[in-house]
Amino acid sequence: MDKTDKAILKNLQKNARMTISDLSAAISLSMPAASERLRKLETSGVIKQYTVILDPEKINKNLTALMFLRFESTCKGEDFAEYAKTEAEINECYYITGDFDYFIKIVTEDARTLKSLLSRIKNCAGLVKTSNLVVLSNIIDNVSILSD
Amino acid sequence: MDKTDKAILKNLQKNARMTISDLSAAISLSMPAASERLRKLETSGVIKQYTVILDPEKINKNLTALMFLRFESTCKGEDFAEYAKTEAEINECYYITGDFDYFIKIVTEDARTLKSLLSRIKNCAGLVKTSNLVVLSNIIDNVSILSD
DNA sequence: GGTGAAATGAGTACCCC
DNA sequence: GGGGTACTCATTTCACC
Repeated sequence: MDKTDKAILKNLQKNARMTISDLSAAISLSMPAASERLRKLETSGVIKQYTVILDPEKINKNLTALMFLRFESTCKGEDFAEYAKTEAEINECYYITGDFDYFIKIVTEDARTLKSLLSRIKNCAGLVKTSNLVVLSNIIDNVSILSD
Repeated sequence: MDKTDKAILKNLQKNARMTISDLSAAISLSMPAASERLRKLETSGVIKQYTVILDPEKINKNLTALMFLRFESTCKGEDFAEYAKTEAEINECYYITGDFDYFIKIVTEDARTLKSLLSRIKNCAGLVKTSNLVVLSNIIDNVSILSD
């Protein structure tokens, strides 16, 4: 992971579908050299996935909500983590420090679909407390974690 | 945005670097037809960006933190939104309902770099209250918002 | 939306430093 | 060991049906 590898990753963060020939030009390397470095970044697991960022509003996902959950101390909700993975509208889920156990981010269509999801979540065994809030405006939603 | 367009998006969510020839086979369409649909999804803004998901640990981003911020009611912190965009380690920022004004997600190296960022954030004009927590385990971190 | 030809891009083998 | 060059094969794009 030297400076050239980082340059490759930064270029692909901006446009993962760029061609090897454009990429190699951007990092001032020959095509085979760039291709070989990219292959190594993929096989070593530095690159987990190539994906596409969609405009939520254009696919009818107009409501983002955040939620904290606390479970009984006897069952710290390991089951919840498994359940959360089955809900396509739960896009982020973290086990956290503090008063609650889990934090989730929900991206859904509208209040009706949110209500439906919340009622499913509140059926989870051992759930003792939740806290909800709604996103009014999306300032930053960045998947690029590599900066300099 | 018919069923075929959604099939294109779902395929690209899984692998944004897949070739047009593979994509066209996956959706049972000819190559030029698939290419033309993809071009329209790009120009219409449904597809905002193609990007790469990196393994945070492999690029020394071992610490994720969440933070809530409240600003003085006179200045509701519009400046903060602008400032947040300049901090590469602030990967998500939402203007929210409830007791606080903003919610941010920070992905950083370690406690030292987090401390450094927090001290910069706490310099923001009008900031009256913050609440922090640290992520212990990343259960779901999904950028794919299109489900069915 | 499908078919075929021209152009562009990717991968392999080999050479150099 | 890592990078450049030339050649071959795959892929994409354009004109046309």
